[in-house]
Amino acid sequence: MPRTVDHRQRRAGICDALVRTAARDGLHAVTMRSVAAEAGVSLRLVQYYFATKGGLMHAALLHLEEHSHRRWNERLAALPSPAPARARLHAFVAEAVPDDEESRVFHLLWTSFAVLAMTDPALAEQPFVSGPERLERQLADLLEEARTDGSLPADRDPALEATRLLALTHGLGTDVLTGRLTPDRARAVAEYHVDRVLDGQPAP
Amino acid sequence: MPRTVDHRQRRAGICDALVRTAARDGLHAVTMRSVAAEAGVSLRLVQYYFATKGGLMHAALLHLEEHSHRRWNERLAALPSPAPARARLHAFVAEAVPDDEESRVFHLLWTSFAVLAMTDPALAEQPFVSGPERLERQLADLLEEARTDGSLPADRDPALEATRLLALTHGLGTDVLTGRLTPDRARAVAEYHVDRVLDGQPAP
DNA sequence: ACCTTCATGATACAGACGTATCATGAAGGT
DNA sequence: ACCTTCATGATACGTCTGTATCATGAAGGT
Repeated sequence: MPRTVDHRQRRAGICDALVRTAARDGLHAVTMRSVAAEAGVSLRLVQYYFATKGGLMHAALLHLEEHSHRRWNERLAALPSPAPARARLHAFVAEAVPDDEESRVFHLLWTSFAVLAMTDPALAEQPFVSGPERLERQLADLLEEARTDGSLPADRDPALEATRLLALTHGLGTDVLTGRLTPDRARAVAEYHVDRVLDGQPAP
Repeated sequence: MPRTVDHRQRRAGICDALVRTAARDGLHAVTMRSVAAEAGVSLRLVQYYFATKGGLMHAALLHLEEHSHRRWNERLAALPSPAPARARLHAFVAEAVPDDEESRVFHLLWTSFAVLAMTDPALAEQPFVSGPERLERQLADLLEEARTDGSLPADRDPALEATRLLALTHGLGTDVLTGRLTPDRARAVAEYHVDRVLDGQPAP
């Protein structure tokens, strides 16, 4: 057998290049050639590791989602253990608001793909749906746990609250990326929301 | 002077064609030629009425926003007058959740443009920012009014609640269009949210 | 030493796109 | 009747895109 390179690593490098390109110029600016240039390889190599553009996109999306999932778990692990549900919900908010470049990129890409999925049924089967759904289940579990330990009022519906929180953070993320909101303002709104959900409001 | 057609009407017709095309195939499928075909005119005519593609996009966006604004006001006008703030907030929720084709199209296009604006500073000056900001002010006014008449607890911040409500509905809209949520479910979440905001929650 | 297989380069091809150019009906002022 | 101006058609140009093809180092098994 002739010389063999690490395909996994090559593919990851190219996926990273795609993500950087899309983050800088938008997903519409992602072409085989622009990705190749960003990765510092020839067009042929991108073709070699990803036969088709669709395959490249798909792989990059998985790459991105895995990356984000790892980041979220690292943030959870960084919390003093055992962390109360409230702390973990605030960690979620901190992770969900695009303040640093990495989460900004993630939100941009995710929304870009989501928009494509709105008119492409084939794309709608991809992780835009499975990724957030897993996250939503995690949030629902977290809220269920909060209800058990008493920090969430008993009459709340964890599943509905999870859906609401996720939709809110998605909306806030979009507002931040379009420049309508500062990250600080978005974080303030999201944290206010979490506190309202957990504590309810004092009766008049 | 030779025969003269109604330029305003022609332009509106072409903008409608763009909107239909984008609604069916996505904004990335909008080309001078596809819009011309959808409008049933020649490519030259699209060029004639909109010198550049950027101009066409811009005009279509204004067209869309005006359309949506009119729709929202019509819905408000259809309410028995004087409608209490709560009723108008629920009307907003009903309008914001993409259930019929028209609001589905609006949400899709708005999000598509918002995604483009995330990497194009020139686009970010367009009505993605001014449109929602006007809406947010309207909502804030509505909530201020609700606070005055007592349906919103006095310790709530109308501006923050407006931001929160708007972000939530945007997020829910996206979830509906990607098929993650049914319109009914999204509406339920949004109405639950409005009720929570207005009434607070009973003390434990 | 050689041959097979992996990895990469160079280049070509067909189509679509935005834009520009040239031409031509059509209608009203003079 | 004619001529200017508006409105529209046909078509061409250059560029970019995804994909395909042909060629060639490089390395290990035999």
